[in-house]
Amino acid sequence: MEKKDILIGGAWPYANYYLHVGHLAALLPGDILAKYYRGCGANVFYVSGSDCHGTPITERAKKEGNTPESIATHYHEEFVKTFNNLGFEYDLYSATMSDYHKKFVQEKFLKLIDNGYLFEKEVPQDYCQNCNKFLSDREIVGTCPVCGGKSSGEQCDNCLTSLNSDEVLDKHCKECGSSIVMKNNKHLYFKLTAFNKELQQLIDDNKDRWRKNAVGEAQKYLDMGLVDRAATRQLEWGVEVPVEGYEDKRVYVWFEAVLGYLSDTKKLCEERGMDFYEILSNDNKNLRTYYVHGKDNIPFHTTIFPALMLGFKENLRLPDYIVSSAYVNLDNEKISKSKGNLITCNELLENFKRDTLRYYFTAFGPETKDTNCSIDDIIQVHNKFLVGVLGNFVNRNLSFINKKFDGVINVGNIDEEVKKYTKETYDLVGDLIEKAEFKNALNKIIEYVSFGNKYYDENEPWVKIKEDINKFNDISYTCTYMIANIANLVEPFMPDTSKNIKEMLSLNDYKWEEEVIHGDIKINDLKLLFERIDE
RNA sequence: CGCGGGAUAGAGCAGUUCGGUAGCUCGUCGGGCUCAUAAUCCGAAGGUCGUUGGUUCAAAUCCAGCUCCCGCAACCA
Repeated sequence: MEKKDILIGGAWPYANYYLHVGHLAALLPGDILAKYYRGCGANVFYVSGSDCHGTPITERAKKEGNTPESIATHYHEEFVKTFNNLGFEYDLYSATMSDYHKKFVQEKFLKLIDNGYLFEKEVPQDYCQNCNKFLSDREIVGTCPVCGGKSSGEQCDNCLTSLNSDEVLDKHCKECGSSIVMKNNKHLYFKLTAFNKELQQLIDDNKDRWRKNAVGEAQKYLDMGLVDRAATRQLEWGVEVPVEGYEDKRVYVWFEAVLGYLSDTKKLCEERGMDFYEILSNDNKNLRTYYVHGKDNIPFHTTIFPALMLGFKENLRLPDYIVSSAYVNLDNEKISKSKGNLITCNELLENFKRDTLRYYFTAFGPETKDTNCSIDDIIQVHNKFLVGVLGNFVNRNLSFINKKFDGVINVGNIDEEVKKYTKETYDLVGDLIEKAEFKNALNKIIEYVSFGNKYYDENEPWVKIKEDINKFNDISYTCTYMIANIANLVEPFMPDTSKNIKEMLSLNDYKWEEEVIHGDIKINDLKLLFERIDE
């Protein structure tokens, strides 16, 4: 079989605050996919990066007397650290402010112009004559038409109604307080409407592969009727528009951020001596592409990103799998920075091992609908499944051997039924992972481990050791075989656990295939995989 | 009547494609084991499947209406 090419695009977190539980839950599936496919020997491009541009960072910089670049750099570095601490292994984690990315985006932007998909349009926009500049909605203060309270250009501070800037009354410049006039401003618009047919085809073709919420959302946008969207913004911080007369504008963040998947992959291809356009070609039968993000990102990945690729006319593969998670709630409340109930990944990592978090957010994560999460939940799940089921199966076996045989597992016959079940488990779990059904996949693994505990109980090795030593060795060796295979099966989900088991038993490096053990095995340094957490 | 997703034991969920005895995990209760981190194994109790109506021999599942929750309808990402 030819080697598979797998592109996994993890969503690009926005660099103006730390990574939180929601990011973890939404992005974790990408890392699981990457680890799994690497175990299968595929050519994996697991890419992501920090989304550094846009209005919020610019605003914040202004407020703090800082530069956007320094804020973005700070959080980008934090993201890299946190992802490492969570055990994420990107093939490339870059940033949209990198030169490589900017150049790539500009090149594609020009291509869209050449192909006739970007056109200039004059639109009236809020303008401050005193500051001598166009204002974004956030740079406006006015009166809310609903409650009469003080409002910004996008949302009323008082009644929280979402507003369009043209609805807001008595508008003034936030910075200097002057009243605002409307003035025509030119922007480049992307001809989304040109791709209606192809986008419909894309949805129809991928109904079974995209998550249900992605299919629904994408269909919704088509049914509502696509509209051409502005591809430029009045802004100083972003990718420069490579067109004369647009020096005061930047490329709209969403248009360039999604192109990061391509710029990253292209860079990796150069490093690996591969042809980017050949690998990502729609004709590459060995290629599969996954895009992993939260449900708020759906329209950008199912509509804008594919439309951009179509606009390049480069026969690039459109998204095969859309892995769009729902949301995590905390103690039954929506996560929100202003509410202050937001838990960052760093805080989680101070309290839990990363494997615990990875297990929890896979087994109980928001795969198909919003889920509730609490610290107590995580503790319970840790104690029940990781300590009780998985840790216990390994420990009850190995510590018994340690006591009785000084850590040497004598060779025995491996139960044929167990061997069969093990091979089936690889196939079954692998298939579920490929279909992005991580909850089911992990449950099958837990089922496998539970079977181990049952097997141990029913065969009573603590009795057999006195009555029939050959039978005892068979049971022990069969269980050891299961432990060795658990180490592989669990690797995409819990890499440290896998590594710890492999070290204790001196096993081969991780691969997604049956691990066959031979001869006597000496246990090195037995330690508990998971410690019980007291509440 | 904007659009999408959801509602199933105390809690968290699967099952809905393609109707056929309501299932899993936690928790609770009872029992077994002593290899194991009060871990593990076996068993029990607990649900008119959001609501109303329809189709059918038969509906959690199909159809129609309604209620409630979440999200998207943006120059937030």
